[in-house]
Amino acid sequence: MPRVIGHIDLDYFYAQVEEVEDPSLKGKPVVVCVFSGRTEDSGVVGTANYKARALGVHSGMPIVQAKNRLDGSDPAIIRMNHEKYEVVSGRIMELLEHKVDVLEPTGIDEAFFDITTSTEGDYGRARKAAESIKESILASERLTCSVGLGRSKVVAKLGSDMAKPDGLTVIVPEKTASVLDPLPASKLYGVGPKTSSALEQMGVRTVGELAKASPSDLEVRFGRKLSAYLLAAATGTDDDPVVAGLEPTQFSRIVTLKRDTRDPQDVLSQLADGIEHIHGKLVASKKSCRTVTAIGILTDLSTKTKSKTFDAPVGDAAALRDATLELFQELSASIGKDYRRAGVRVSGLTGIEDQSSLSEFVDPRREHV
DNA sequence: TCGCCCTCCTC
DNA sequence: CCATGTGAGGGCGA
Repeated sequence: MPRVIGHIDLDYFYAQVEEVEDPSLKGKPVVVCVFSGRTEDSGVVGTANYKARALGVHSGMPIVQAKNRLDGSDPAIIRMNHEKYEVVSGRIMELLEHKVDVLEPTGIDEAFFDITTSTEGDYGRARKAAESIKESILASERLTCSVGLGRSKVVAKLGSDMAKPDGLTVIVPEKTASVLDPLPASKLYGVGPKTSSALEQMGVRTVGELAKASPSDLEVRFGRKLSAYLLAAATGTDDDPVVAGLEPTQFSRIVTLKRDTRDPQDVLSQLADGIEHIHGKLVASKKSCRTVTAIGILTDLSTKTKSKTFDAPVGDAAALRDATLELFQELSASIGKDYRRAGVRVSGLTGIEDQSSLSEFVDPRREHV
């Protein structure tokens, strides 16, 4: 029996949250911005509502450019407030948990879900379930969203993309090929500019063409993993399951520096809050890390990294700062150029053993130690 | 396995 | 001229 997989995407999320909080914003262009603090208006657009999009404003656009396009349209320019959106997102995810069999959040404003069991594989019932989800979110938060249903994650994601804003696309398993085949291959999840142009060079433009492409040709070009994925994605047969409760495997923080520098002490002081933030995340998730990475983004926006893996996990803030400083000393020495942005990443996360509760059980991993 | 880089995802 | 921030995963050399 084919699965019933869904993908839900909250429409222009940050801007919509702002509209709900201040209804007077409705009717004007709303642009939520990430100000980098380097100069008055440096930074980019985080997201824009549809009024602003109609005027040519979109995510990733420099704020200065957006303001120019919005000149004379009485726009609302709002500073991004990530914590506010986290709170709203958390409430919605909780609501969703009660309405689906398995929920896999994949970002602040989106999630995959599996409702195969509760619908017994019936796409009519699935449509009703999706409608109910949309109504619940509208009733409780006044937010619209877009939902796609299909037999795989890739198909569901295509569906939610086709529906937005405030839409619902149901791609029943039998119609998968006829819906997917005409679409550009670049619409597939995981097919970005690089993969897309490589496919084009092979004469593959549409999903249908990709589905019929020679597996061995694809493998030569993309390697074993990616080629297998591409073929499965194109036929809607990707079988990646929806998994609940995935824990993050890394945390990182990157800041734009007030001014370009290669001085490790200067970088460390500008990164101090970021390191503190990462430490807070480690503490909150009861984890420590084995690998610390210094990330330097140069003035040409190329990225350089230097990392170190420790034998013993690093968990305290001071050790994190020490490791970061050391890594930036080495990175700066090897590059000899200024950074525009700098960051830290911790990975190789390992759970801190909770002695009080763990001691009551036999840890099966012990047997291998 | 580690270290580094690339690609992609979202907004 | 202007270019944020977070995280997953794969390739590849050593």
